[in-house]
Amino acid sequence: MVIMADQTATPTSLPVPATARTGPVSHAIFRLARLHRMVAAQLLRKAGLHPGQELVMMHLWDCGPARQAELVGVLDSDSATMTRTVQRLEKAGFVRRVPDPSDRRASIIEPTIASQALHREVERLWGELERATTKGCDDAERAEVLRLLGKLECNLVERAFGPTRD
Amino acid sequence: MVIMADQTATPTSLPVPATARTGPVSHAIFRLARLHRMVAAQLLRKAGLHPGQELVMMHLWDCGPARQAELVGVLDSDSATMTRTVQRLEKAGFVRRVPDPSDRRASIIEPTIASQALHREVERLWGELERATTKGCDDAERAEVLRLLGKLECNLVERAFGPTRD
DNA sequence: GTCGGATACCTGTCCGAACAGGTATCCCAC
DNA sequence: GTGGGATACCTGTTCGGACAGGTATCCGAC
Repeated sequence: MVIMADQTATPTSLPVPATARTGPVSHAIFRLARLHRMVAAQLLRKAGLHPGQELVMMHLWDCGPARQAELVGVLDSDSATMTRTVQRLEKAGFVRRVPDPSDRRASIIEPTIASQALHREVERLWGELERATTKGCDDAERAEVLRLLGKLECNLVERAFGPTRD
Repeated sequence: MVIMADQTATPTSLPVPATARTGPVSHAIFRLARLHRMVAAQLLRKAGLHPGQELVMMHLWDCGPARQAELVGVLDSDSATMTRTVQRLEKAGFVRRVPDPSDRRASIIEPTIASQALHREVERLWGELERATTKGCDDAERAEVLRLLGKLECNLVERAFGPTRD
């Protein structure tokens, strides 16, 4: 039986037979993810942000000031990573830290006025990324992509955190 | 018209409204990729490898000794990253460096005998990752996943490297 | 009140990834 | 042969991500 999906899409480089043979879907996820991240980085770069930082800013713009721990929870990030990301965003002038009056351990992170221009830019870039990614997909195909990615994600969540979670 | 795919799969954390609204597919890719990488790291960890290192080893096992530059090309990696990855693999004893007799600039990287045990282990883990990822998918769905991921990848390749490439 | 565990945050370390810049070598044109 | 550009590799830096460990603060049980 011949599998015709053998070289379905390997535009980036050579097929890397070993990985593609042992795990075609894993390999596809890996390549798509890397490319997606690369394009996102390329776009965000123009706005002066590194990948990951925009997620923090988008939550702050969307939901207003938040504690660092809340950002960690919402973005499912790491406490240490968030500490340094916020420090860099603060140094870049996009974010301000205010001590939480009700909890002296915590800081409130809030977007600065100066970050509002960035907000519009990031929204634009994010839309551009989405459009570039799903170019040539109609609504049905887009929905199918979301369904399948969601299914794979569920599988991995189960594998990562065990069958009993939530 | 109500889109029922709204909370198709957000098992990891809260929905992160801002990013999900502006770029649902991008958001899905991002989340799936992170989870996939996380599970892969978790599996590879048991074999004593970090994510990325297994790709180098798999190519060496599959195609035999290779120059560093070849590894960079095949894995579409970075020269600097490859330098340090190979150094760490060498320090871990999985790889050996031999000077290229025909080009004194180059080194030949070859898997050590000791790495053969790792080979079997990595194949096993990679298969386990693939099975976990595509659990509950029949062949048709698996093919559809590959088709859609390939399509998105093509879109991004075009966006990243311009319409004229290859 | 105070003791102890949980929580919020920080720091150090190591990894891959990307970029800039450096050095040794190769190789083709002249 | 020799000059100059390409190539192969290394180093430094910065970023996100993960992990271990530390400190200050909070809060509930006693």
